[in-house]
Amino acid sequence: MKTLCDPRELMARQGVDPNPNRDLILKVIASSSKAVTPKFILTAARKTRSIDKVTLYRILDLFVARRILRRMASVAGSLRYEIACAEHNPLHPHFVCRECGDMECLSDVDLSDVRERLNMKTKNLPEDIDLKLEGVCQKCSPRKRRRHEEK
Amino acid sequence: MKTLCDPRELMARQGVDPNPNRDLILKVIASSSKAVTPKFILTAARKTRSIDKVTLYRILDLFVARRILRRMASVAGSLRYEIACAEHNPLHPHFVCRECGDMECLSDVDLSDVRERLNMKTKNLPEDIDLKLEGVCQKCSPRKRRRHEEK
DNA sequence: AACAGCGTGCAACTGAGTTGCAATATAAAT
DNA sequence: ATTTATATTGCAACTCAGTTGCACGCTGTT
Ligand SMILES: [Mn+2]
Ligand SMILES: [Mn+2]
Ligand SMILES: [Zn+2]
Ligand SMILES: [Zn+2]
Repeated sequence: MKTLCDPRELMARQGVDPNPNRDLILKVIASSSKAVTPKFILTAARKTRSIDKVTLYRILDLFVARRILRRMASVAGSLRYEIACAEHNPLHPHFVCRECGDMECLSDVDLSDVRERLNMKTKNLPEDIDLKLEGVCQKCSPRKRRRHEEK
Repeated sequence: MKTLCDPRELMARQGVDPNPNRDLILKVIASSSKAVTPKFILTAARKTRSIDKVTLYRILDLFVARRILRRMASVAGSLRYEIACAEHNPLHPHFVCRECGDMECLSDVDLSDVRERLNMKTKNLPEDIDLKLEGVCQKCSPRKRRRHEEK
C-alpha cells in the first residue's frame, strides 16, 4: 500500500458502523504489508483485546460484502484478506509460493483496467478480479532449503 | 476444450505411467467441459470402479506435479482441476460464481502470454498463472432465484 | 417494563484434505 | 516359478478452516 488507509474513514465511506472489534481487525489488516490470513489477524488482534474467531469471520464477511476488503483464495489452504481501498491499494496481482503458501503483492502492476487490456468481454460482469502467479518464492527456492514457515 | 485430449497420450508425454485408476480419473476430468472438484470426480469415477478418496487426492497431486492438470482455488471451498494440455486446453481465465461456486472457463481469452501483455516482470518466475473473475453467474443472478446447486 | 435489533461468545459441527500404516499389486531379480 | 524389492491402494483416524445454533448482553423504542 502506498500510504496507510484510515480504517474509520474506510468504514464510514462504505457505510459500515465502527465498533471496537471492527476497528481493531481493520487496523491489523491495514497495517500489514501483505494479504493476511484469519489466523494471523486473530493472533495479532488478541494482543490488544480478546476476540472470538467466529466474530472475526463474521466481521471479515461483512467487510468483504461491503467492499472494504478483498478476499483471495489460494491452494495454500486459508483465505487471505487485504484492504480494498482503490486509492491506497489499487487492484494488483499476487505471487503465491507453492512451498510456504506465502502471498506477495505485485503492487507495481495495476489491474484496474485488466478486462479492457486483455479484451475480456464476459456476459456475467465480475465484481472482483484475482490474478495469481504460482511458483516457489525466494526464501523457499534457492537450494530447496527447509520450507520457510510463515511468520 | 477444443477437442478431447487423449489421457493415455497426455500421461505418456509427461512421463507418468498409466494404470486403471489414473486412466479413469483423467478420463473423467478430460470429458468434463469445466474444471471439476474432487467430489465430482469421485462420484463420476465410482460409477465405473471403486476408488478411495485418498487415492484420488494422491493421483491429483501427482498429475499437478507433472503438469498434466492445472489446480485452481476459489473462495467456494474445494479446489478444481482441469486438463493442462497446451494444445487442447490453453491457459485461460475463469469466472467464479459467489453464490453457487460454479466455475466457468473463459476459453476464448488466451493467457499464454499474459505476463508480457501486462508487463509483469517478477523476480520469482511463476510456474502457473490463475486469473479469476468473481461475481454472480447467470443462473444465480437474475431475480436472485434459489441458489443454483452444482450438479 | 417490554420489545426489537444487533453484536458477541461458546460449543458443537461440517467438510476438504492429510497422515500413518498395513495390505495388495506390480515389476525385477534370482 | 519363487523370492524380493518397489510402487500403489485402502482404511481409519486425524487436522484444520470455516460454519451453525443458540443463549446472552447491550442499546434504543414503544
Ligand atoms: Mn495484495
Ligand atoms: Mn478452465
Ligand atoms: Zn515460499
Ligand atoms: Zn451461480
